[in-house]
Amino acid sequence: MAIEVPKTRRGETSRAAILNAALDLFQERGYEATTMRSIAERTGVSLGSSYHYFPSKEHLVLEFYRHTHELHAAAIAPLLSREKDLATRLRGTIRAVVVTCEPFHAVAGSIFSTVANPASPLNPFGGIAKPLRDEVVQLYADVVSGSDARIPADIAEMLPLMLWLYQMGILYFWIFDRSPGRLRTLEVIDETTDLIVRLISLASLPVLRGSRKRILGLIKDIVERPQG
Amino acid sequence: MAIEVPKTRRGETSRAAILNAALDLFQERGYEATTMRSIAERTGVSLGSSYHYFPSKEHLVLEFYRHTHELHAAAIAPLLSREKDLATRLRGTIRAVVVTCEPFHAVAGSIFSTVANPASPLNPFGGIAKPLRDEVVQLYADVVSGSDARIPADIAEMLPLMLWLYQMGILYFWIFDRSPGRLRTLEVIDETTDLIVRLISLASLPVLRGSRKRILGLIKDIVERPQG
DNA sequence: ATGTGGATTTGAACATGTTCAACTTTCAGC
DNA sequence: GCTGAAAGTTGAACATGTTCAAATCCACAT
Repeated sequence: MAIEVPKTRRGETSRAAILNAALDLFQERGYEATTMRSIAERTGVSLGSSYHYFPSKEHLVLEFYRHTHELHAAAIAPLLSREKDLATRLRGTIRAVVVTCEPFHAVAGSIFSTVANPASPLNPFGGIAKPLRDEVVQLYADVVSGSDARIPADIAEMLPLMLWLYQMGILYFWIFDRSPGRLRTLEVIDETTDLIVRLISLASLPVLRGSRKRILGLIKDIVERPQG
Repeated sequence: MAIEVPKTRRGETSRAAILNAALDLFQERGYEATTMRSIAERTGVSLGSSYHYFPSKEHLVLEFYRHTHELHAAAIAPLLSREKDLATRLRGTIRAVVVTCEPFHAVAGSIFSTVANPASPLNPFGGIAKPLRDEVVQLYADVVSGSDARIPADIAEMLPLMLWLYQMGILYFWIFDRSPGRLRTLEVIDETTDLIVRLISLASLPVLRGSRKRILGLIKDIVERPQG
């Protein structure tokens, strides 16, 4: 059985080297084309060593996901500290997602599928990836709370999670996007982020009050009740 | 290279037998636990023969998908021919999806992930599975057009595809549902189908005119422009 | 310095999806 | 009924993710 964290300096070095080689190879050759043997070979360790630190190839994907999240968070930090307009913050954040992930576009399909697999421990809805998902959701909470928009409390409560889900949808679209410079995705982002902000303000209309309560109640119920 | 369709009577028999064994084993043991060797063994043919008719294990999933679609279509035929109320038609149709798929609940996660993989030829957005997707979308077109609801043309045009997408979301939720009798999913279906019908009627409000046009325009643009 | 116990490393072995070249069966045309 | 080409069948071989028992390394107490 693989361990979770290295206990010695040598172990730390090995783990980091294996992870590095894996991230490089994923980018160079894609997920499927990167074999566990090639990772071990590039690292300069034996095949078995990789499994000492990462229980499976899938678990390397989790680190990959964490890595891009860190890049993304760093990329948007200046925007979030300067900009106050919600639509601008949201557009910049989502644009940064696809810009950050651009080097991994070729791998993204396999990664996405791996992560979306409900049977996988990496699934963000319940496996070991939940902490990382929570971190990303928190990022969207910051996008909202750092803006000057006045969001009703019931919406504000569920909005970060919804924005995370929305981001996943954008990523899925982006994976299929073959347009030059991925312009198509950027157009869709600009239009949808603007629409989202518009819909949030429309949600305060009295005619929509009933549906809004029902929708938010449903979401809350789904999120808060255990299992599924 | 595998062939697409048997040319002899013997070939037809073999193909059908292999498919049968595969569907049975998927149900009995799940997708991963069903090996190509076990399929061949149960069928009474050699390993290589399976690959003569199905280029990969994934392609067997496509047939599995087709199979459940046929069960589903048959299950809702009476409802669609008798009922006129849109909400009732929609609720019955979506409920029938999860009821039909219930025997395959344990396999569904792997199946879903396989189908959702953008790199897979089975992906409904562009691979060989597109014809089958179109068939399912058509089913939702029937659900809508056979009702007595008056749907504005711009909405009616995109609604079937949106309902197909919605159905996928419900299936994903259902995969995670561990509640007894999958009651949780049924509750969510009842609430969401009702909400959908309500939102469709709200969409005709003058205040929402602008956003509605933008949303439908965006969807149409995404669907009709080639690639992504 | 030496022994010890845990951490780390190793590589052979295994399971399984996939490929392929050789072999066998089928059947349409004579 | 014969024949040859097309269709179907076979099983060995390969690639790759994963497991595991044995070997090695290393920090530390004695």
